[in-house]
Amino acid sequence: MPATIYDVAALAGVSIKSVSRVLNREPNVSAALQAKVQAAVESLDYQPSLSARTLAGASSYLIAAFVDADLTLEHWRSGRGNDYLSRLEYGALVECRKAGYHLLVELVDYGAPSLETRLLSLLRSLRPDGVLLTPPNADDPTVLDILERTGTPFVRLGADRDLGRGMRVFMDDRQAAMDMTDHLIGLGHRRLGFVSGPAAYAASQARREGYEAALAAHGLIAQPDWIVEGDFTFASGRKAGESLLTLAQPPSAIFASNDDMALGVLNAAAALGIAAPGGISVCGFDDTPSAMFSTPPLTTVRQPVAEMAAAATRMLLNATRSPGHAVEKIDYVLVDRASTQPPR
Amino acid sequence: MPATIYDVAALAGVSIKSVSRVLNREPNVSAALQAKVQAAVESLDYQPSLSARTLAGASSYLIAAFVDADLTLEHWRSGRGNDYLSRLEYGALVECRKAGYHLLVELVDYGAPSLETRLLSLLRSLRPDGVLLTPPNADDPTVLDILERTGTPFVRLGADRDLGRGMRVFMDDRQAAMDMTDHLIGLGHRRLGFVSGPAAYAASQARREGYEAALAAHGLIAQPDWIVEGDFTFASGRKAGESLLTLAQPPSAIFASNDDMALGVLNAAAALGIAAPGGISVCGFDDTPSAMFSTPPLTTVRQPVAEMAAAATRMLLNATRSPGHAVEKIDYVLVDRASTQPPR
DNA sequence: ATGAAAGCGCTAACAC
DNA sequence: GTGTTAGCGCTTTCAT
Repeated sequence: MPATIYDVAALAGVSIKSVSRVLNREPNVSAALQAKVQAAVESLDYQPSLSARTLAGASSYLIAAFVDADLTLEHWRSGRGNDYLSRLEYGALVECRKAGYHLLVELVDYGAPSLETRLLSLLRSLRPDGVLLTPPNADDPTVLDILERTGTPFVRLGADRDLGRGMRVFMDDRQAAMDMTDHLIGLGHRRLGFVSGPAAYAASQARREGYEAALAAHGLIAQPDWIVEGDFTFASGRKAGESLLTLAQPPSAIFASNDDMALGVLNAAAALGIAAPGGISVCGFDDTPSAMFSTPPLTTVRQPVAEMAAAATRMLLNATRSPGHAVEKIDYVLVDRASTQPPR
Repeated sequence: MPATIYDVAALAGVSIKSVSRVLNREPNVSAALQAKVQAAVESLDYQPSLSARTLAGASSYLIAAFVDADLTLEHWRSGRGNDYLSRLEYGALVECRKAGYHLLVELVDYGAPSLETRLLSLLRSLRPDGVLLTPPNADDPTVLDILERTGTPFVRLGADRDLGRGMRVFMDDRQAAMDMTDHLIGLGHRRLGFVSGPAAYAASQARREGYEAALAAHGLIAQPDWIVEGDFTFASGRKAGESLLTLAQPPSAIFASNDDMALGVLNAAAALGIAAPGGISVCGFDDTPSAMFSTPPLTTVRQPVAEMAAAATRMLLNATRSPGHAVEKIDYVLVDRASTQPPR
């Protein structure tokens, strides 16, 4: 049987309230008392019970990460691995641990009719002190409503709309796409193909805007031919690559809105007998695990997911004391690998 | 303010104990009472508080997954993505959700001097109903000791030693390596290179044994030249590939003990101007995300991590009622992609 | 088959 | 500064 606060109080010869005070770093505690309690805690190897603390009205010391069920299932089924979740959790875990918090991962079915019920019961039974909302879900109005209604602090990662709601951590997709486009132009490319993501995603929009803005800044005009819409899958990238590379005047470089599609483009080039990066430069976005070891290794934009999660977690932990609407922009990194070279 | 058990009892006109009975599906409850309570629960949208339940002595409805801090950090830093964690969590989450449980992820520093203290306080403050031990850690005797001492049910994933301790879910690495080797021999290969993992890992050992056993079964003898030791990294695979491919009589196929090393071998072949799979067949092990989109796509062994985690979670949930020493073997899948072809 | 009462281990008001 | 006393919302005895 583990020690309780009564055991500690008895051993230290003080009241349980004093023990509680020391544990929670409350003011008005004499140094002598502090020392006595500290000693008792250590000698008993005492650890307060989380459930008792939570029940008594304090915080739960729990941070919940809401993860999209469909998306995760899809990654799992397809074998198209994605380490987004791992990176996210790592960032969150490190901060949680520092603060004595714990991370709970919850699968959430966005769009399911039972969503509201499930979320409510989750929040009520667990009472997490904060919630981390990941990208596909950070924009779901139902989720935001419930979180606001229950007064649960939350941080949205990479949110696209309703930017006034809750706290946010995000990356500048538009600027990143501009930088990447500049990079290609800087290498000497003038005919730049672009494989966009589905128009529904705001990130797709932003990346495309960045591409177009960079072209414009260099006095280039995006030809309609040069832009093909994909759906973020390898297959769609391959198809887009085929159509771009078989144009009468094919581009000398293709910028795909994510890595899976960029790998599809590389695959199309190989199938058409076009060498990369010799005959065609290709770059992606995200820096997924596959980007590093593809042939050739892929130039891409690395989204610092762990850093974003860490920043978000810190926001959440601060929000417990002083609720706010903090917003933080995190820097991306342009990873220059072998898949982009000057045109021949 | 959410409804409590008292609200439900009052509305249903029964005692709180009766509500509790219905909630926990205890025997000796009349249908009438059951119905009344059910109705009250629904009309109040009542959700029992997890902390109150835990505190009162019931289970915590929490499953904790212990994840190695160093390994995760290393994956994060290196950018060598790995979706092991995501797959693991997905499998565990699906089962947890079915049973009304929640998944907690905890970073654990194997080997740290504070390990014992941290683990103990974790178990005592959280009181998880079960713990999922992931591979690098599933063999740590300190961890096993503490878990056994505190009476926490646990399942070890891919454990290598002390096989009598706790419950286990594993994959037959040796047999999988045999199958893969058979596959290569079946294609017509007779000169089979092998890139092993570090000898310290039992999985390395098992894979190598499988390779040698399959050769022997076909009357082939592994030449010492054909076996090169790597350390599971891309770089070591590349080096091993170079040395194997520049032998006076190079192998016609190379079996690397993991995908990162197999990709390294492919890279070495490309650098030497040897076509794959035309000039050299290559296969790996693990089916990491990169295997699918490499050039050529990699033949490999897929470890069903999510299924293993799901099986482990089910064991844990059952163990709450009837502790046991369940052991389950999960089937792997040989994924035949383009990187292995008959020799020319 | 149902209920009353006593905790579980802590924090929060309120005394002193 | 420090201690006393109530709860927090459940599950467990133990009655009935």
